[in-house]
Amino acid sequence: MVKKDKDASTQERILLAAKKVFVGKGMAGARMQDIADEAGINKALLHYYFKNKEQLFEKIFQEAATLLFPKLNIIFDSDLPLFEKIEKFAEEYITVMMLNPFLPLFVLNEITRDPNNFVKKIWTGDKPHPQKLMQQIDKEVKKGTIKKISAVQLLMNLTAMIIFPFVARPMYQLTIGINEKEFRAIMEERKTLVPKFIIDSIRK
Amino acid sequence: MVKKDKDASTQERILLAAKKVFVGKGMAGARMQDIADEAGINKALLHYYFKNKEQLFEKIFQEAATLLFPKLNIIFDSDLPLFEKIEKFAEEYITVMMLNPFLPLFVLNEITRDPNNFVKKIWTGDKPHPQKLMQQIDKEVKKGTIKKISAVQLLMNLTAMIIFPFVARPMYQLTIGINEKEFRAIMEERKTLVPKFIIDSIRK
DNA sequence: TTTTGTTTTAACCAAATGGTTAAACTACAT
DNA sequence: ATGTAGTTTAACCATTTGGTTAAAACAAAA
Repeated sequence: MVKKDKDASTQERILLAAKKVFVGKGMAGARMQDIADEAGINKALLHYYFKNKEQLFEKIFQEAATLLFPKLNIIFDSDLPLFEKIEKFAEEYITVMMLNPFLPLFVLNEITRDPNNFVKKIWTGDKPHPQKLMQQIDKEVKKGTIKKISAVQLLMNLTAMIIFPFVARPMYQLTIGINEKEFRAIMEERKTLVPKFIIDSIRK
Repeated sequence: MVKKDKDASTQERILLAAKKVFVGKGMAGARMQDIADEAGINKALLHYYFKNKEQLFEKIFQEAATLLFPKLNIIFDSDLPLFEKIEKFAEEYITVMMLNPFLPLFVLNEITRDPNNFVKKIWTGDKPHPQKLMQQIDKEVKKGTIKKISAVQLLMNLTAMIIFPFVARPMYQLTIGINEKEFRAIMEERKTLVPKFIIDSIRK
């Protein structure tokens, strides 16, 4: 059997290229030729590795979703006290997304386009389940440790403040005129700022 | 001269249909045939009213952007005290978006796909300018009226908590299992909850 | 009734696009 | 040297899609 490993295994280069093109243009806007070009190969070879666009897309999308979602549950289900859980969530999640700043919009898009397909093909059993965290919030409210707030609302506030900046980055860059470097710095600061902001708001 | 006004002026029906299809599938994913079908007409008539896809898309997109953005500046530039400004912003903005819940994702997408084209063709002079609000924040911080926080960060928190739920609705529906009606109720509550949440956090 | 703008039908065109095929070439492993 | 997997070239195919065209039907104003 013969195995060439030219550069970074053509297959790897294709996946890299496909990720870039799909994330940038979406499934509908992406062209197989774009992917081939980006990978520095030709269409024939692209199809030699991947039967068709759909299969390739699903591979990319699954990769993206598995990168974004599964770490959530580890934090959601951990036994940390509420405030620490919030801190850890922000810290870890922003770290992950700073490595893949375009993934959130990409994934949100595809979920929106076809939620059922998403559930079937991507969340095969292990979707995020914030229920434990939500119960924890309810419990703290009942104990009177924190101000009264519904768990859903608090969860929305938390996730919104963490994820949205990545989704709206170009808008922020256009309106308040921040560059790439400044954006990174801001997001770095948010790792601790967001938890503090939340805790300051709900602490009694 | 002859003017028929069958139903709701075919042109209006086309724009309605185009909005639905474009917002749902994006520029690349939308098909002229889809739009014709949705409008209950045929392709020939569609092109009788609109030269081509691009022109139609731009009309829709401009409409969407003008709906989402321009009211911002009125609030941004008003002379209200900070807390009231925050309250008004949340109230009015959530109201607008509840009437067009899919617009935010649509607009964010197109800004991301091609920021320059967006600036050229959509923001011809009157883009959102939160600068005055940001100065106001800085001033309050200096006066010591509110806790120390950078204006950008506070602005991000505010916009994120207001806009993100609309962008991520399908995700929330899948993970915490809320239906359409519940979502509306939650967003209704957020009109006052978000300002309260913020003010509780930054008030000294 | 004639005119004029609207709408349908239906065929058609050209370009883009996903995908295929076959032949030839390359480089490595045996 | 030979076989095999990887790769290129280049032509090709079928389908989709944006867009056009021409003729006829329609509806209302003049």
